[in-house]
Amino acid sequence: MSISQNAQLLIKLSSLQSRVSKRVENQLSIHGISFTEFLVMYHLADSPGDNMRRIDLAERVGLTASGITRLLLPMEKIGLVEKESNPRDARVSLVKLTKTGRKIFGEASESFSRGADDFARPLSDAQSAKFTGLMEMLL
Amino acid sequence: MSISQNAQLLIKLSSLQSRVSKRVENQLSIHGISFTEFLVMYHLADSPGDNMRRIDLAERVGLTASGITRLLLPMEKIGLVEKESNPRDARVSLVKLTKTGRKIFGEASESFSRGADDFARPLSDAQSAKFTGLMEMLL
DNA sequence: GATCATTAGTTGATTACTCAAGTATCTATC
DNA sequence: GATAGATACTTGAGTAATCAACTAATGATC
Repeated sequence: MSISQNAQLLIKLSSLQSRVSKRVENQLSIHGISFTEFLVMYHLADSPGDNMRRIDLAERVGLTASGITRLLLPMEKIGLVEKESNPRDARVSLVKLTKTGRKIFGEASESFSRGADDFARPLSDAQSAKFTGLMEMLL
Repeated sequence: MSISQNAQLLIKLSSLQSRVSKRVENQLSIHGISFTEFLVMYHLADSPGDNMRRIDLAERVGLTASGITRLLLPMEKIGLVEKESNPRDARVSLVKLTKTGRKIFGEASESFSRGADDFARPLSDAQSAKFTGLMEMLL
């Protein structure tokens, strides 16, 4: 079947991602969080000022505003994140990692890293860096 | 934040995939099919013998057997694929592209390829091939 | 400073899956 | 050749997301 080289790239990407996410999901379940929740915590931990607007968070993790609302609800309930209001703009509701959130994220990201290293075992460090670089060109 | 190189690779992969799938989903909606449906048709078109067992299809597209059952139902209804039974094993139900299915797939895969080329524009042909190669090492 | 468009977020309804449990058939073993 | 286990699939119940429609606050313009 004649399908372009780049089309095949996208198909492989999707099948790779499907495997990765299953594996990662499994790895993170030990810590009681999903991959998406992990991503939220990663971006929060990474954020200057330690907090983010829900909508920016949504953009980062690839969800809609609505998706973020629904994802954060249980995360607030179990105390991983907390709300903060923005005095300059009453529409926005800032999200922040709690102390427990930071702790859980620390633990989870260690297992995540181990899992990632295991997954990427077939690649040398240079290949892994090359791979990351190529992806960055497309982001 | 101290997260391993490979962990970052996985995070970037997931964010790339999330963009890709939105774009592709959009591109394919013109033809009235989803990306997952496209993948099913791609693997069927690619298959020697022109048919596949549901469970192998599931494995290929990264769904469960149950997911495939539910995905194929409307595809059969609108005549993109059809069932065939296996005389040697009454448990299996083979799936096949219909003539319309092949036609729709042909059209869809042309737009898909165009979309893919557009998406991969930042990469040279060599880089795109390199990228594909690296992914294959992880599959 | 009233009006209109834009932006941030939530909510109801729907969709695309998953998992666990079921049915039917096949395979191996005694 | 009966029984036990494995395999292919389907189904009911639940979950994680989406979209469209909404509220509320902000910013821009006359």
